[in-house]
Amino acid sequence: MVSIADVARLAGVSPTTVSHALSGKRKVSPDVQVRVLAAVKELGYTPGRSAQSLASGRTRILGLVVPDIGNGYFAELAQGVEQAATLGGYNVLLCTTGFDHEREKHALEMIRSRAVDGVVYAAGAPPSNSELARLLGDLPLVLVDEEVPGAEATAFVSDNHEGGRLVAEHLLELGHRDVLVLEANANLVSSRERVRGFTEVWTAAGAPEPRIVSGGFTHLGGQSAVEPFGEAFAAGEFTALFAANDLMALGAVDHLTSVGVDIPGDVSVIGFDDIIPTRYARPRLTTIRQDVAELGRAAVTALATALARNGGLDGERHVYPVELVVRESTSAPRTEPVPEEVR
Amino acid sequence: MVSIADVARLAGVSPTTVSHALSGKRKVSPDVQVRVLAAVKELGYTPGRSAQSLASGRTRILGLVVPDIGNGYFAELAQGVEQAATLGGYNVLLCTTGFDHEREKHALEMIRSRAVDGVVYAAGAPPSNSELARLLGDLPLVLVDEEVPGAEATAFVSDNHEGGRLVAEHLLELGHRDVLVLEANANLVSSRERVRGFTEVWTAAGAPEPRIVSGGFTHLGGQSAVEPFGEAFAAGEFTALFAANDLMALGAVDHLTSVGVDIPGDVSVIGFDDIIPTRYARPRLTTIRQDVAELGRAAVTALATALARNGGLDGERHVYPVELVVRESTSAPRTEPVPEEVR
DNA sequence: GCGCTTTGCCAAAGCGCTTTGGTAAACGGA
DNA sequence: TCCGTTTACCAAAGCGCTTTGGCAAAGCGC
Repeated sequence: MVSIADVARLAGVSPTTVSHALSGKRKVSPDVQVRVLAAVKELGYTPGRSAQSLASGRTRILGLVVPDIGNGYFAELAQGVEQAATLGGYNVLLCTTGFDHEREKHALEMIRSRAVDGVVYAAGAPPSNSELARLLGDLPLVLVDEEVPGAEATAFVSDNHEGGRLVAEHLLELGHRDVLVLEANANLVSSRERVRGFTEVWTAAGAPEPRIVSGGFTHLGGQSAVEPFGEAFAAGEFTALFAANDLMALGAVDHLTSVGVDIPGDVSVIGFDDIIPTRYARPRLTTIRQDVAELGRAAVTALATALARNGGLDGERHVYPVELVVRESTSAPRTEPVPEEVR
Repeated sequence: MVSIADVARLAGVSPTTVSHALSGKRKVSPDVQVRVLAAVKELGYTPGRSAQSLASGRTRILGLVVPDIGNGYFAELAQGVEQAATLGGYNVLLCTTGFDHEREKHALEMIRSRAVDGVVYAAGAPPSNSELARLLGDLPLVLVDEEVPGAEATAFVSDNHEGGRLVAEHLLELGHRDVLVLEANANLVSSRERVRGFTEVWTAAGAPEPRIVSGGFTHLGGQSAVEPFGEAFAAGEFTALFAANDLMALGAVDHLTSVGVDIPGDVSVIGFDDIIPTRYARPRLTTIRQDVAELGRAAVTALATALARNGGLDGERHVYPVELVVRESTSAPRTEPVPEEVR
């Protein structure tokens, strides 16, 4: 390996000077600058990051913690993170947790020992606030996509509450009144907010209290969550279904169409997230779009800025806008009763 | 930060002994072992990786180079890589290249300076063989998904050739004879192999030479590639379409259905890869499944094994089986001419 | 009980960089 | 011209670990 000493020798200066010439922390004469650069080039020198890290205490690596990188949603997030990180001169260390608390802890321990400069945490609800602090020390941390209820942590989240409201408005506008809501498990703030926004508008409009069931945020969960309601849907007891994410929506659609329920003829379905498959599903899924790559980018930018000026994060909740995307899975409910022969 | 010296002090031994106790490189007495472990626990000590790396010359980090982590295909690959890496005690550093040669070089330079222990390269065709070697030195490298033509590099790839054959057999069996083939640009070995396998079987069966056009491996590329053939499809000049990946297939389906071509009624469409959206598309896409996560896992395992026994990679091409998945986008061609009024 | 090997520990030398304090030489104001 | 200041460089001390050689003490065969 070619070291800074080699460069120094070739340039006829001390390693110190080479370091200064390259980092710019102290001025060197133009003459020396040129000689150092030439030597660097000639030898193909790249500073060894391990040594830099050890000496400076900084790694220029950001840790990214997600539940599952195979999941398109988090993959998109990772894309934003990686992009912004590269721009800021950072590299990204990937950790996955599979929604498992043990693995979350493990990931955080690893991140600490790696002396990563900062963490983008997007693995659902973090273990707990105090736990996070204990594991991470004062390592800069940014929460993305999900937040800790009463925490003072910096977070970048979509406007889930507003998204829920948009869903309700859309469905109300179409004339729906009887709706089934699929939420994730109740301790995900994002899901709760979506449902809260929805219910707020829904009940304010005088529509009947929505029926809420849990679907675990997965495709399979969506499928099984609607299973018990097959007859209810066929009987027209519900004319609409709001799933708090697209995966559940898609799962629900799969099950419903398989038992002969027509979408959106018999029931309108609306999801949340606007993941890629919604565009390929038939009918194309109406949903709420959130720009998760942008969330990732913003998080990293905040982290990089804080690191650059050696200050802390702002500790605020940054809320990003969402948008209703009307596609084909929602329509006005049937006004006449369902004809006998169709049932 | 709590250092090895702190542990040593608390345990009443030297740092050397702590190091040995923890690494197991030399034996320590059971008594000391216990005391060290207790001290580690009490202080919450985790060895600083930067220092370990500098001293040992190993980082226990594997570099993963992909074109775009937002792409579900590579996300799945990354999942396999991350999983196997964690299992082997490695972390994954993520680099994306966006199919850009400059960024590829940049990624490799970065990887070298980071003193990563090994590289999983899945960013399409690498710059070139000699270039790779120059940038990486003798850093262990494994190619995944795509290979360099005449290279001696270790590679983990799907059986693209066999996949192409399976496509041809399937289409032939259904009774098709006139087919349009969408390949990527010609310098991707994977695409070439798929088409080669296909053509081999196709012509051997005495069917007319397939028409081959390029679609760039993207959704948009698939759309625009079939555009000039709208009339030809409507006129029944082609009864089948083989796209060398699902993205192109999905794009083609989008365009064709938008101009009134029925799938699979008018034309059968078959893709390659079995990415997630194929399951949501309507009609569900018939395709060739490859287990890309497994490819990633295998690559990392090979890398980890080689690193563990301090030997090199085997330099071989490891080929993984593929599988035909028949869904709804392929069927027998119409036997009668298309009725006038349908056109 | 003697020499031999083995066992268990420690001292010290790095790994390749950053960073600080020091010091000559060049500069500048009066 | 003299002295204070700036400029441009270097020496040396780490950063926190691993690794090697050395060295007592213990174990062993005879």
